[in-house]
Amino acid sequence: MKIKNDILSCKTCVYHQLLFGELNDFEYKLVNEARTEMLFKRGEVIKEEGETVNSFLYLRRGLVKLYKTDHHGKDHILSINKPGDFVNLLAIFSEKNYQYSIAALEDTLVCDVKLEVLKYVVSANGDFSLRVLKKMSQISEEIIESRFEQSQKQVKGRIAQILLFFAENIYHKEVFQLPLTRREVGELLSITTENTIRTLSEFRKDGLIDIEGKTIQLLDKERLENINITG
Amino acid sequence: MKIKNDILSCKTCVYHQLLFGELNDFEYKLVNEARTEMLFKRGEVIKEEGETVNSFLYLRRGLVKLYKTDHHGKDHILSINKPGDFVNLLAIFSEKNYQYSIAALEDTLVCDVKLEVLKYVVSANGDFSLRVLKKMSQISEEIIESRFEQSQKQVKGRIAQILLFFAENIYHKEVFQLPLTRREVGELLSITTENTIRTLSEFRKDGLIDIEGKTIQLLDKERLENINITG
DNA sequence: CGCGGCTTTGATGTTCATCAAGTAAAGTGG
DNA sequence: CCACTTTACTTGATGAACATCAAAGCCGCG
Repeated sequence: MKIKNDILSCKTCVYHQLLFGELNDFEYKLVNEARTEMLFKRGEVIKEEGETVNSFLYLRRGLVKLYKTDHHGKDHILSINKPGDFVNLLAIFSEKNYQYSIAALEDTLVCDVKLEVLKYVVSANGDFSLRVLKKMSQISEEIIESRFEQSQKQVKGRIAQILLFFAENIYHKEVFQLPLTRREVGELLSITTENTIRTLSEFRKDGLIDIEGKTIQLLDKERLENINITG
Repeated sequence: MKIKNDILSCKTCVYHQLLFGELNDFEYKLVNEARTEMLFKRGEVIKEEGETVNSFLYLRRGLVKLYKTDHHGKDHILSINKPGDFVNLLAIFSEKNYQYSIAALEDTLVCDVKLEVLKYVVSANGDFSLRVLKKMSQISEEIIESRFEQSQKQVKGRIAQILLFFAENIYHKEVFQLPLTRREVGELLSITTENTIRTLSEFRKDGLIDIEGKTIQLLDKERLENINITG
């Protein structure tokens, strides 16, 4: 991890308005002064399960995974966060320690705001607190939705979904570098590494995708959509 | 559904302090005047997926399920809520319609507070908004945790978990009336009805539980715990 | 250059869904 | 209140989906 010294104003940040639109100059100044920018390399752990939650994190560049290790030592990925996401928003007000770990999947730039300052601003600015509440609602809706989706689907549907997710929500391209190992894909979808590989190979044989190591190209999005929907 | 006319003061409610502890007299009066008490019989739908979210609900007596229907017409239960739970808290600030339905599993008493009033109080009272945020964090932690648990377990572990859940978290007894049909248990755990029944029968044969229709008695909690943990 | 992690494929076995069929229980309308 | 219909429950047989185990090639890194 490296702390960035040439901090730009958060006002120039494309994500500024997403959350901080309601702040007045004074409040904004407080937040900005309580802010640090941190760089992480692929693979670095940003927060470890059990650490005290003492800052609000949001992602400016890169990609991170939230994950948890079970008592067999096996990891389970809870979600993938992309730039603009408020990584730990759901956790910061609970006054508990991290229930999961966070690690960088790509080289990542994270903004870290001291929690006490954020809490002060929430309690002082009613519009801001409503904004935060709304954001939290939206994040949990996504979790509920993704859980609902997963519970209906079997392996092919889940793999199709994750491929479409990366192409459409993350990279906005039909060719992309898969930022996860095959094992991590399995950890995200609750399937084994072997089955992940087999299903990807099957998709390749069926002409749905092209694979070259980590590079994946979607060849038939329509059929993938169909597999995604029908399970 | 029946609207109750003999509304007692919310101050006497055992759950009052859980959320409304920070309110001053004026704010409390506002909330109390915006409040309705509603009775639902087992099976009645309280909210239907797609309805506008215009009130905050909390459960004073009974038990409800939150569920969603997939495009095959199959229901999936997202969670079970018990007295003291803020049924739709995660949803109310998103400004979207209900993403799920809510139905009573037992005869149920629900408090319904007009949303606009709650929002006003949140924006006016900083301590109260922090309280709400904390509660939301806790609820989503539970969802994340339960999702993590489920993803590791197979059928026996899930059934053991749900039996322990009802005994320990809901009824605080080792003998209880299962408030769900076998099918609903399956809908909650993402397994088929047949498999639910088979696993329960197996537990009975193994002397873990006793079954008599809907009445279930846990005979060997230690072994059930073990099955729950080891999956 | 060799060690460990990632990837891949094949063989095998377990878990679980599906299908079928029957009994019991619970609503429903005359 | 009883015949009728529907829904819930149960068991067995079968097969599909998926995990597990095994083995080998690949690649990056110390």
